[in-house]
Amino acid sequence: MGTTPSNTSTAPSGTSRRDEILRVAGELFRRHGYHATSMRELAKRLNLRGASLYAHIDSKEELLREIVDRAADAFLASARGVPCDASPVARLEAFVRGHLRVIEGQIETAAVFFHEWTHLSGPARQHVVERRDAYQAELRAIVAAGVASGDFDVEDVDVATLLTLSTLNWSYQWLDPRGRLPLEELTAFYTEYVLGALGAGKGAQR
Amino acid sequence: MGTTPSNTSTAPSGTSRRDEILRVAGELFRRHGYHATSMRELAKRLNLRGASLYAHIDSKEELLREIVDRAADAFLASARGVPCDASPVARLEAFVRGHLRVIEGQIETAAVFFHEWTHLSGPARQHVVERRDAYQAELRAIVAAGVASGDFDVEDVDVATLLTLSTLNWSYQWLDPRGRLPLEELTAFYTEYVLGALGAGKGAQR
DNA sequence: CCTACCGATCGGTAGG
DNA sequence: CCTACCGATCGGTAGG
Repeated sequence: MGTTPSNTSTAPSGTSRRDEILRVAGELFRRHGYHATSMRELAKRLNLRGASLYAHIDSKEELLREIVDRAADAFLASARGVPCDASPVARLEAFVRGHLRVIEGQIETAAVFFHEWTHLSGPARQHVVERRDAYQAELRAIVAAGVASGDFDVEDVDVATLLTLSTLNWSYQWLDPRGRLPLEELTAFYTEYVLGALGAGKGAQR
Repeated sequence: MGTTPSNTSTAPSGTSRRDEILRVAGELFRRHGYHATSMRELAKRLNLRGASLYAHIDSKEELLREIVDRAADAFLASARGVPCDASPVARLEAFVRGHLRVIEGQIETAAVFFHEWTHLSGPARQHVVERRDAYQAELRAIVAAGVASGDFDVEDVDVATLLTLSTLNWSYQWLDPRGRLPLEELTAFYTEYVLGALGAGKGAQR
């Protein structure tokens, strides 16, 4: 507005040019998909020419790799931040909150992580698979602990883990960070839903 | 094998060439994504040249449109086949079974439906959105009926519907039609999980 | 960060 | 269903 030049994307201070490229790439990859996004389009959003991007990055796939990597970091850090000494119910709630927080806080990165990671190849792809497995293992440990303590009641821990992760994972499709539901309310809904699914409260009626 | 010519894709009898193109397109779109699949690659899998495809179809997008359309048909038909006069619990189970049956029966089509429909544009895209909404409305009616009858106990019918659909939708990511779990067993797991999540059995303990 | 440019490949058409 | 071919666009490089 006013006298400022028509620079569409103003960089937040402290953000490197590279971070800005990644941010905009995340937006475009999310909206159009990795392969439907051209480097020229990405450059245009940043007010520069396609070739200039290569002063900051090596390749298009590197962008995807780094976006997916950052999301995987965030999810894994969130899961590993869940206190092991808390009760299974509290741990599950913390896991859910963390998952939703990551999605809400970086919906573009998260969406690209869930939707476009298959377009990675070689070791990068393998690296993603490993971290997804690690994330799933964190949730599985919580479910197993709940079954062991009698707080949960499920027939098959692996299937229960898979279904719970399914419930959480799909949320990137519809969760709107600028939506009406605040994180804590959404966490409460999700937690109650998942706890019921895991058979919590079957023994102890309220 | 034997003396048969090296025709990699043998058409099932009664299947038109066009159906065969759609089938193979579904496989490739699922594996590589819509934009990462070239018409030449598709043609090669069918032992013909890229240009020859256009004797059977008008455009690449038409392929996507028809694949997504067929999947939407299948899901909607499944949901509408659930008997309205059954109990909410039975209706939910039937909905779950139908959903899983569609995915298991046509995993390629279903995966493309969930993953690639955003690459449709204009009226085709709108058409998909309408049918997704209709499918969701079918599930919502079941959840609402269960709440009304006292069989289910949820705080918010819309959120509960959304989370249940999330649990079901993600299954295209991992469900393996050639996997160990037969449909009925998987249906039983899912149904128990979702019924618990919806608060069924909270009042009446078994 | 720019201009100029590269070879490759894309979806699709013409004409048989 | 083929050969031959089209304009457009792709990711990326050279050289400044």
